[in-house]
This record gives sequence, structure tokens and C-alpha cells, in this order.
Amino acid sequence: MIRFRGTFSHNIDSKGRLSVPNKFRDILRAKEDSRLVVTKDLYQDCLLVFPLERWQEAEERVDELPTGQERDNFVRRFVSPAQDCAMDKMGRILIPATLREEVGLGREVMVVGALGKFEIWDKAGWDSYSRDQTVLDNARELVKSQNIKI
Amino acid sequence: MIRFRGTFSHNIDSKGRLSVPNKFRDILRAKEDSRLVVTKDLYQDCLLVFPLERWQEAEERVDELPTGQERDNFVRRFVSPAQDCAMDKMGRILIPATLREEVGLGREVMVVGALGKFEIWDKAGWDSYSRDQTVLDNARELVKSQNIKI
DNA sequence: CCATTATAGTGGGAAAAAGTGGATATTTGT
DNA sequence: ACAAATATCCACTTTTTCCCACTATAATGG
Repeated sequence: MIRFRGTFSHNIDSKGRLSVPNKFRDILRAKEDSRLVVTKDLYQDCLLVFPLERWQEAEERVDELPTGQERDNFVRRFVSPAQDCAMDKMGRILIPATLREEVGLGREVMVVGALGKFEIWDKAGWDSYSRDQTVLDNARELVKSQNIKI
Repeated sequence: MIRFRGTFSHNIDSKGRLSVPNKFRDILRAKEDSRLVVTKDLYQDCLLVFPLERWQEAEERVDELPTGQERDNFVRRFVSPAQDCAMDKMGRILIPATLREEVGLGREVMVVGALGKFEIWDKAGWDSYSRDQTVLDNARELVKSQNIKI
């Protein structure tokens, strides 16, 4: 099972390249397919990065949604921005300029493991998200209500 | 069953390394897998250290949470900071700088057994927590309300 | 009870690996 | 064919890992 975890502070260079944290590369190498798909998150200003295989599963489920405007809206918001990104031989991916601009990524970013996918945040954005008390309260509440043993 | 007990006063060296108390190392050695996962506690400024196997159980439950913003917040607060930390040949683990800073660990720390996991506290933080009357009242109350036979 | 020995914990130097930035080559599209 | 974009390669810096040596604490034996 693929499980990304850990938070890494990296830089996007002048050409828009981001080196994938080595820990994540190891995980991808282990499955013989290191193709990735990058799209925008639905709630926060950050990018989501999926291993291709896992993305395709999500895509299948999306395709089974009932016809209608809601489906169309969701597809346009989630599937349409998605781009394939191959790692170069140095383990870096090129983040398309459009995506970078839309979520406001500067030079300093955080690469954030999130189970089956990982995320790319602008550093400042991540810092202010991390300091947000509501987020913390939310997390505490969920642990209690679901009685997650940690 | 893995049960960490005891409180140990250790130092984090200039490179961010912490030697795992020998008692804990014995426990880990006994199970042929001494990989550890370190993350942030949800309530106190301290780090939590899980044997990998036990961490993965928790992760499973997290991954089964229903989709949505609450889930995302919890994952980012609990899973995203989590880092794999292998012990070196001297029985030490490297505590990532980001985690150390976020919970304010100085040189002197306390390593605290807590059943299935153990914790890392800044010494000063642990001292003031230990002296906190509310914490004590809380503990007493729980023992009564749950009728814990001790 | 003190001296000796073993073991846990600590510190730092050298080697390896990961991340970063830029120069050069290749591809793509017009 | 040319400009723009992308990919490949090389060099540098920082971080992490590995290894050895030292010190303090605990265990052992006379």
C-alpha cells in the first residue's frame, strides 16, 4: 500500500522544476511506475500529486457519477486541470506554469505527504494553514468522534 | 504486546539525534523491526514515536475516514508531519528539524513511555506539565469515573 | 564498600547522498 | 528553419549517514 507521509521544505527553480523528496521517490520506484498526475485541491490553495495508477482509479469513480451540471462542474474543477508529470532523471517534476500560478506557488514550497497522494503548498500558505486554530480543533474533534487510537 | 514505560532524561545533540532509551530498544529489537514513525501530538507540544507496525494500523483507520475537509485537516495535522526514522547502529534516531522546531525541543528532553508509543518532550515543557494541577485533577477524575482498579 | 569492568549515552569527523542551480542539447510547434 | 519549451547533463552545496572515540553511569566482584 502506498502511503506518503512527512513534510519537506523544497524550492521550485526558475524553470518550474521541483525535486520530489527522496522518501517519496523510493515509494514510487518500488512500484515500477513513477508517472504522476498533478491537479488542484478542491478546498485549499495547493496542488495534489497522485501516482498515475491511483489517479486513474479516482477518475473511474468520477466517470460513474450521474449525468448533470453538478457532475460537469466537478469534472471541470478537478479533472480538467490535471496534468501528467514525468520525473526527470534527477527525480524532479516540472510543475506547469498555469497550475503554479493558480494556487500561488512561489519559490519556497512545502511538499506534504497525505496517504495515497502528496501535496504541494506555497510555504507561506502552509505556515498560515498550520497555525490555523480551526484546523487543529477539527482534527481533535475527529479523533474523539471516531475514537481513533493513537 | 508492546508496552513502553518509564521516563528518561536524554540530550538531543547538535545534529538533532536522540538516543532511544535502552529499555525501549530492547522492546523494539525483540520484534525484529525497529523502524519508527515520529509525529506531533494533537494536544501537547510533544512528539509521538510509534513502532512502524502500530503506526500503520492507525494510518489504516485514518484512511477509512469519509472524504471531506475534516478528513483533510486531520490528515495534514497528524499524518503529514509524520516521518520515518530508522535507528542508526548506535540506537539513535534523527529527529527532523521541522518537528523539533514546531514543538520547541531544546537540547534537554524527556523520553516518556506511553503504552503502545513513547513521547519526546522538551525538559522544561515536561516539568511544567508535571506540575500542572489541572492535569492531576483530570487524572484523578478519570480514575474515579471509569472506576479504574489501581 | 570501594575498585574494576561493562554498558549506555554523547560528541564529532569523514564519507555518502540528496537537493539545487545553471549550461548544453533535444524536441516541439509554428 | 527558427524560437520557445523541455529534457539531459554536470557541478556545487547542504544534509544525512556511518564510523570511531570518549565520558558517565550502572553492574560486578573482591
